[in-house]
Amino acid sequence: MAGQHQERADAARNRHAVLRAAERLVAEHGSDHVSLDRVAAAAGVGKGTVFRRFGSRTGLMRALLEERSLALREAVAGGRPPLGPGAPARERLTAFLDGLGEIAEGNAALLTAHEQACADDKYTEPSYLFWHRHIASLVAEERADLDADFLAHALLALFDGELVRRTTRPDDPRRFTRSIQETATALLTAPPVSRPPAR
Amino acid sequence: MAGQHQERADAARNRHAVLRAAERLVAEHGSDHVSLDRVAAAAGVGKGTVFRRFGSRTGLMRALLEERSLALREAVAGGRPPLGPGAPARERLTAFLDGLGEIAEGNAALLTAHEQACADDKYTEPSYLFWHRHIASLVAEERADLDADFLAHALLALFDGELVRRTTRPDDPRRFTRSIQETATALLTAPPVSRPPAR
DNA sequence: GGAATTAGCGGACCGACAGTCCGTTTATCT
DNA sequence: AGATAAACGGACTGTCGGTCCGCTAATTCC
Repeated sequence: MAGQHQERADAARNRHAVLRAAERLVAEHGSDHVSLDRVAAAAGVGKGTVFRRFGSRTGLMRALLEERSLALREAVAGGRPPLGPGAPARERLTAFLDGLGEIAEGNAALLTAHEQACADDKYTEPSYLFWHRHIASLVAEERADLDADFLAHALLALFDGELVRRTTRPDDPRRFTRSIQETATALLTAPPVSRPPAR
Repeated sequence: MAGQHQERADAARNRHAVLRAAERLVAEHGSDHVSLDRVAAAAGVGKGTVFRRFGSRTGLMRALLEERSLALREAVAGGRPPLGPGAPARERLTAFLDGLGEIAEGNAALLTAHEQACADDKYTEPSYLFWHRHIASLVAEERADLDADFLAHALLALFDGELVRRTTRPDDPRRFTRSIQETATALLTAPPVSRPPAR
C-alpha cells in the first residue's frame, strides 16, 4: 500500500509561505499584534489554510519554534559528542545549554509569542518535555543528591523571551547564554545536600 | 484643604465584591475561563464598574495578588528580622522565600491568571520590581562574585503558577517552597566564580 | 428636609480575534 | 481528458477586553 500520502505541492508551498510570513511578522512587530488574519494575508493565503495546516495559533508558533530547534534536538538525541551521547554529563549539559541559548538569543520575540500561545500547558508541549527529560537525566547523572526534575524546570524557566531581551546587549550577544551557564554551573557545583529520604 | 477624597461607600462595597467574586471564580475555574463579564455578573455589578475600579484585566489580577502579598511586602520593607532589615542576608532571603513560597502555594491559579494578564511586561510590574530589588540586594550582599540581578530573575522565574501546581503534593504542601529554598541555597553556596571584569 | 452637585453605576456597544464551515478550485492519478 | 478528493479561502460566529454615556444615588450645602 502506497505508504503515507505525499503532501500536495500547493499545500507544501502554502505551509512554507505561512511560516515565513509568521516569522517575519513576529520579528517586526511584537509577539502580540500578530493575528492569524494578518499572517494569512501576509502569506497570500486564506485564513482557513493557516488553520488547516497548523490547527491553531499555538500550533503555528510551535511549528516555528520546532523548525528552529530541530537540528539541536537531533544532535542531542543521536549526534556526536559533546552534544550527543558519549561525553560526560557535565560537558553535554554545557554544550546543550549553549545550543539552546543561541536559539533563544536569536528568537526572543518568537519565544514570547510561543509562551503566550501555550499559556498554561507549556509543560506538556512535546518540545518542553524533550528538553526537560534531557536536562533532568544529565543533572541526575551528575548529582544524585539534587532534585533533577525540579532543577530542570528551573533551568528551562530561564528561557523566557523577555528575560533574553533584557539580558542581551548589542556589544555582548552571548551574555544571556553565559548567565545561563554560570547559573547551571553554580547549581551543579554547590556543596552536597542531604535530602530527607524523598517522599 | 480636605485632603484626598474619601472613597464613596458604594464604591468601596463594589470594589470588595468584585475582588471576592474574582478570587472565587479564578479558584473554581482555571485562570482562563474567567472573563470580566463573568466577574462583574458574579459580583452583582456592571462591567463598567469593574473597569472603573481596576482599569483593566491586568489591573484586577494585580490588585488580587497585591492584596495577598501586602503583608509580606511591609514585613520585608520595615518589619522585624529575619524578614525585615537587621538579620544577615542569608537568613533574610530564606525567610523571604518562605513567605513568598507560601503565598504561591496558596494561590497557584491566581498566579497563572496574573501571568497571562501581564503577558509581556511582567518585569515592569511594581510588585515584580520590588521583589526583584529585594532579592538582588540580598544576593549581592552575600556573594559579590555573582550576577545578583540575573539570579534574582532566575529565582523569581520559579514562581510560576503551573510549576507550583506540579510541584505541590497533597501530603507535602510545602514541597514547592522547600525546592525553592534548596535551589537558592545551592546558588549561594556554590564555589566562587571569577567573572571577567563585567562589561 | 430638600435641592444641588457629582462620583459612581451599568449595560449597550465596538473592534479585534481565534476558530469553523462549506461552496469552489485545483493537483494528482489514470 | 475526466474523475476524485485534497486543499483552498473568506464569510461567518461567538467571545472577550475595553469604551461610552445617559441614569442613579451618595454626599454636600443651604
